[in-house]
Amino acid sequence: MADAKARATAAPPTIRDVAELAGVATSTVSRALSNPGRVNRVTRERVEQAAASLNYVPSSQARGLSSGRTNAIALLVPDVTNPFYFDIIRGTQNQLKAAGYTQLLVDTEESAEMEADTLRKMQRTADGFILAASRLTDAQILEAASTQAIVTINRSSANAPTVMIDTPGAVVQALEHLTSLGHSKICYVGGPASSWSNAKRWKTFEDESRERGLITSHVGPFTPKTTSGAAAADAAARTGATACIVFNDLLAIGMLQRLRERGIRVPEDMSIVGCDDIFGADFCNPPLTTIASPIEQAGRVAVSMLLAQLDPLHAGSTRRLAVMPTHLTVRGSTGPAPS
Amino acid sequence: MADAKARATAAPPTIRDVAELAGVATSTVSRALSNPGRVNRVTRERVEQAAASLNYVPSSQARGLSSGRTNAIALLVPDVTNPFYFDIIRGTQNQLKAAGYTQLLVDTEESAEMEADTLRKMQRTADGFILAASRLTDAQILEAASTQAIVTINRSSANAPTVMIDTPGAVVQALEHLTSLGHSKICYVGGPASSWSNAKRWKTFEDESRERGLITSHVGPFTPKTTSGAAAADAAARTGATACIVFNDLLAIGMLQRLRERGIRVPEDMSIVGCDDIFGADFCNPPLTTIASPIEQAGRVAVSMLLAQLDPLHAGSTRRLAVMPTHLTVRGSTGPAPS
DNA sequence: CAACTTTTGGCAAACGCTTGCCGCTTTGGT
DNA sequence: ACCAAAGCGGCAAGCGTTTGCCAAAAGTTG
Repeated sequence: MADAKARATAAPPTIRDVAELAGVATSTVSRALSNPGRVNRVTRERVEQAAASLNYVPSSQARGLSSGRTNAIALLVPDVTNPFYFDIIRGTQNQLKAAGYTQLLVDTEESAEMEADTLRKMQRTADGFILAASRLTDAQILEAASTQAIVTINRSSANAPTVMIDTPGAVVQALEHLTSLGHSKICYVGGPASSWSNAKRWKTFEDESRERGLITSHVGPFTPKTTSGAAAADAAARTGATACIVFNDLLAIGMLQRLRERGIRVPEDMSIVGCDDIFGADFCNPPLTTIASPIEQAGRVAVSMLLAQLDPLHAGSTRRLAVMPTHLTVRGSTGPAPS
Repeated sequence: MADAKARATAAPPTIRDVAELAGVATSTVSRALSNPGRVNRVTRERVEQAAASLNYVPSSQARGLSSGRTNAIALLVPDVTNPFYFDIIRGTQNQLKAAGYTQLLVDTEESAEMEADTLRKMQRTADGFILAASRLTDAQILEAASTQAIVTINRSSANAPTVMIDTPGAVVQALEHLTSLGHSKICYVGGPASSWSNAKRWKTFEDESRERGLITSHVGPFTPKTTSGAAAADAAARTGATACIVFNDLLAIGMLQRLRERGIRVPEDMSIVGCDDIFGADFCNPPLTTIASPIEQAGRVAVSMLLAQLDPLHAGSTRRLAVMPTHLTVRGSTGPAPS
């Protein structure tokens, strides 16, 4: 019975209740709880006991109002649906929880505008922001970073601390892997045009391929979803390439399906290399050779960098850039070039 | 340059600034912005203009303090990593955003204790809670529901409004599917012991199997992760069953891998039916026959029910239970029983 | 035109907490 | 034993909103 109807009866205890029970002033309670060392041990213990017996939980609202800090940070991702971001979400969530912060998760729907808007709307709500694969321009990032603490993931910018995933490094590995298998006509299957990391991957691909004297092609842009895989596969097949390096695993998995439908065998007729090593890359058919990276760790590092920015203690030691290592995980989707 | 170092200069405008600029009292600004109709139109427009020109964003903290509402709801999931919850997260996120609410995502790590703890700690932080696959006891839910707005997903309880996914209905479909394929020895592969929906599925399985005169077995409990699939597959194989209905797709996919390793062909030697139709179920090898449900929609419905609870306007019409339909999606992991 | 009712805007009191400042006790040094 | 310093707790002023109450202005009615 005691549900919605009966609710809203007893108001939760406030700091005042605790103070009264402990026989001290509210200021003492506040300090005892959030600044131990500022009060005598016996006092603190008395306060703690009172708080515990009342089941007291400080109001983060009130705390935020008066202290100016919210103890929350916002994580902006382009698409909560994309498994790539799930590892980031998990990583940040873990680290934030450990630091006593709350995570505010926002899906910006791949839109720069929405991202900027969120940044503005939440300026008071969050102490800082982690921008995953931001679609913002350098200027926008600069502006945002000028008023709030920001860390970007996979979107390098001189204007804010960044966690990079060293995909370029792994693109080289992938290329080496493919050439050693005898491939010489390789296609890069591109992701969203607005994606910074897509541009980066493509460029590395171009440069490195040229150096190796490979015949390259490029198709795209494609939305990074499995559903775009069909179009991507068709386009890639048309280029005559015997191997593809694909913007991300989602797209690659979609391609795998389409290629099977079309009777193009992977890896016999065409080799596919994905990127990110997301959930599913290991059990799709065939299992995907992919550029793996410690995504979850990237999330954790981002949090650390952000927290360092917030905490004056660490102000000096703030790193501006962290690069996460990557490596090629070879599975079944790559094989010798067709002779 | 204008980053961390130079930050913290200009404080964001407050309601006072807006009031001053518009030449009215702060109370009028407050009303103009959040209760239009309470002020004259020309006044409102003046205020709106002032607010816009200052780029004013109300402090949710202060608003929460004085109004008692936070405009945030918390979503508690046992494991953010589990793709099943991806869809719930997405569904709630969408619906909440549409209603102007912020989502607080919390991973309770499959722990009832952590769940209860979060509920307590966030009582002031969130206006309501959505408990996905709650591990709480009925009594705990009752207690929580008595002080805060709560909706559960896949955890029926008389003590709080619930969104159910009608898996039992689909278990029947799965059983029918399997028997029509000639299977008579079927094994239920169980999920976490503390999972309510696991218990429900198992019971339906038992009842329906008995009615059909099938030879059943049961293995488990298993952690619902792909990594537990190996153990589950081995256990299931030992029972001599020719088909398995598996607690969820994660586990089922893990089993698929293990069975392949062991040379047990799916579906020739053994048929597998999963549950949830998560991301990946369609492209694993073989594609998984599974009990599909509109999970994202379940998330949306949960939000609606919660918001109805919060908004006194809808107080009367609050539904206590919503049941989401399910259906069997047949793919490659089920086939005729071995003869 | 008087007597009302509505509409509209302002005043000021919360909301629950933090924190600068002050002053009383202890403590320690000489 | 005296004084400075350190330790500790209280006072009270905010933090940025919302909202109950009131009064002035405007509109309505007979």
